[in-house]
Amino acid sequence: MLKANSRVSPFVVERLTKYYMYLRMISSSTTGQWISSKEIAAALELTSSTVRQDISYLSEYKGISKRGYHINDLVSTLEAVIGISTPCSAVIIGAGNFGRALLLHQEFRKQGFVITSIFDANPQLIGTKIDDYTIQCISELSAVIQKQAITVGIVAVPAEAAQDVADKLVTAGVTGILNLSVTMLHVPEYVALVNSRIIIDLMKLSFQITSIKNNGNNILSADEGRSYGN
Amino acid sequence: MLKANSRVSPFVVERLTKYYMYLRMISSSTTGQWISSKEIAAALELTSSTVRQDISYLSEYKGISKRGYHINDLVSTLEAVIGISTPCSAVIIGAGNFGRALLLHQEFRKQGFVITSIFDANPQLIGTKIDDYTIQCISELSAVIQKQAITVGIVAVPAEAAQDVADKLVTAGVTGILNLSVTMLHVPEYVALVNSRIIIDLMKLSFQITSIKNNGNNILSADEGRSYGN
DNA sequence: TAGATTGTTAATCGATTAACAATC
DNA sequence: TAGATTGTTAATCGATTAACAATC
Repeated sequence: MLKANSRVSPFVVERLTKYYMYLRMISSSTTGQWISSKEIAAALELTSSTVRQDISYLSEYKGISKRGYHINDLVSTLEAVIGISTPCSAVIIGAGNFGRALLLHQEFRKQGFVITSIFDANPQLIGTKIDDYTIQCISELSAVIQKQAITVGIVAVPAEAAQDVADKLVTAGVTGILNLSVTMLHVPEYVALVNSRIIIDLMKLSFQITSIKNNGNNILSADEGRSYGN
Repeated sequence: MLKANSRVSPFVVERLTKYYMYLRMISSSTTGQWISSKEIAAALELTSSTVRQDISYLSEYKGISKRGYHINDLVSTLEAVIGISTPCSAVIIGAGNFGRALLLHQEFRKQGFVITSIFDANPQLIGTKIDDYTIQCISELSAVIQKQAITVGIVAVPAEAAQDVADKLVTAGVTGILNLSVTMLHVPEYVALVNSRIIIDLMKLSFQITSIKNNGNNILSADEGRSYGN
């Protein structure tokens, strides 16, 4: 799906996912079927060069001179490359506020992540229900992962417990981990790891606010860190 | 607090916040008072050069040859630069699962973000309670922000409504916005904006999983995107 | 003192952008 | 056909790293 032996940078990966989100968003509303690199770039505050180069990583996809990219085709190509098309099963570890919110978050299922179970270590929570889910004891984690062939673990436990949970997940055989805890997790390189820490983002916000206050303007050069992504 | 007229890149900002999180974590447990750039680098999977150069942006702080950095001093310096030391008041717009989870998330208060109110547009929700908070109607947003001198808005509404909410926040006078919706928000440059979209992160995870499956290894070069940050 | 570690300058590396021939 | 837009190569820009004199 990606050009043979091309190793893409995390920057490219991030942008490709944004193209996907953006194109899917406009594909429902827009009248035209085609979009140019220039238009995508304008919407996402990038240059058209960057957009064209990113899209050129997709080996099975070509734009057409003068017309641009066929929106629906590009969406399906990105869907395949990102792997949205094959739904994968996930479990959440940690039934705190975050874990609960994610469990109930509709968007996850839409993106192809089916959450099958939620675990916690707190005996008081085990056996209680959230929606249709019964909170299970973390001691059952490995067994459930193996029996149900779960591929993704979402780590929503306090920092102290996070590495331990990650080790259990890896041993049980997940292929990806979404880390919501504020720790650095160490996992073998054959396991995908993405860190998503809202606390870090809060601090970045705080930093920007502080520097705007002190300098009268945003210390971040140009519009970086302020656009669609950051 | 930062060296005069130095514009730091978003990369530096991100790492500075990580140094802060890491040092605060170890400051409670560690026995020694000092830490070297080499040790910080090892913990966060960076080079010591990067760490030293980042820290050198902090005008009021100097390390000491042969000893390194005084942990507590560095923590307080970073606290001041990031602006953690001055708590700021925030409101949440959107009382869906995400909004609720954030409202109840203890860590926010610890980081100096005091959430004073939560808003929603859905008439059925308005007036109902979450913990001690009563969900308010979004039509009251501007008045509340101005009366209570709120400085941060946390946007947790669906994509379609996000820009509208952001405009209201800006007009009402917030200085920072944390965007949790999957849209690109446009705000004037004197307003700090950080995007924190778990859906994008989920897709990055999906992408990595897919490429590990296809290539037998992680397509992301080296350990990038897999460490403390990404 | 000797040696470890800093702060900073210069070199390297890699991401982004400009440019342009190919083409629909 | 003329002109818009692609895919790709080469140039630029900026982030990271190496190197090292200063120093505790």
